[in-house]
Amino acid sequence: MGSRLINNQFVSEVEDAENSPENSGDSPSTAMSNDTKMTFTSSPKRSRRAIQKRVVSVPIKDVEGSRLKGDHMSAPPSDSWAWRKYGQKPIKGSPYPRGYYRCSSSKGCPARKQVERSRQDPNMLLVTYSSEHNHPWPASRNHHSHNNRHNAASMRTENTTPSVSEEEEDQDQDQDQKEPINVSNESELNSEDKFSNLDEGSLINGSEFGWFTDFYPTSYTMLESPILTEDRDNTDSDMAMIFTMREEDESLFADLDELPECSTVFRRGMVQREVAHRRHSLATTG
DNA sequence: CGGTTTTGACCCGCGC
DNA sequence: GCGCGGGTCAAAACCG
Repeated sequence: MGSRLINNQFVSEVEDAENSPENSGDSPSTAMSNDTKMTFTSSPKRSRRAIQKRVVSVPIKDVEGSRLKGDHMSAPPSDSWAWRKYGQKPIKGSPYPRGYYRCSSSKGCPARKQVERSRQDPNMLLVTYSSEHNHPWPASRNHHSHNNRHNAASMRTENTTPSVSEEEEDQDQDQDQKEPINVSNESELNSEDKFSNLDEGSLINGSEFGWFTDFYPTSYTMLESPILTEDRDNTDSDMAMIFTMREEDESLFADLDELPECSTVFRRGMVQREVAHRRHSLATTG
């Protein structure tokens, strides 16, 4: 099992259907840094039907900065899908409640996510995605993502800086998923991210992020993050996730310029080299 | 007015 | 069988 850092984000795999953001708190393996940590759990107990889940931790600060209202509520990090909250429950062992969200981008969409505050790191928000969107990226989304902030009704969630942790299972289809992930800002990278857990971590392939890659329709080849390999002191600067994208994608990103946080990152450390120059050439040429 | 949030009730799986 | 914990439902409140 692995966890890898993607740009400031942690990706780890979890298996099985345990719902665990909270678990991570007291038991299994949790990892690392101050702001970005990943956790994963494997649950021996139930092996029945593993459900695919992805756990994303996002520094709550980001969220707060932008729109957190009460401290008790965790503003769900938005992935550019529209989510509607359908429940909230206190979680045993955690001082923070867990919010249940369901995709509202499409009517029958089974996609759900749970958002709760990390018990270990109140500054972190743990978002667990489960099920998959049964629809492509919502048409609405295109506008949403840009407008959503204006569209109070449909998208109140905010963009944040996620650490992504992926859980897998026997489910073989990832492809349905399109999870707009918001990679975002820098604020959270402290100078000491000790990602001791990231063993295999440095090479990230789009394939492992079905949801991610799907989200961004084409191919993202995430290359490695030096963070693991060398000085993470620079964290901020060396977060290097490099996407390889095509022009179509770029247009997508061009769009993203409007998306504050997303764009931030993409332009920031990671894409910088690869993409940046591409965009550049694109810009200059076309 | 339509869609979202809130919140208590309800349901269900699991362990004892 | 019972209690517990977690996930979902649904009605009312809320908001732009």
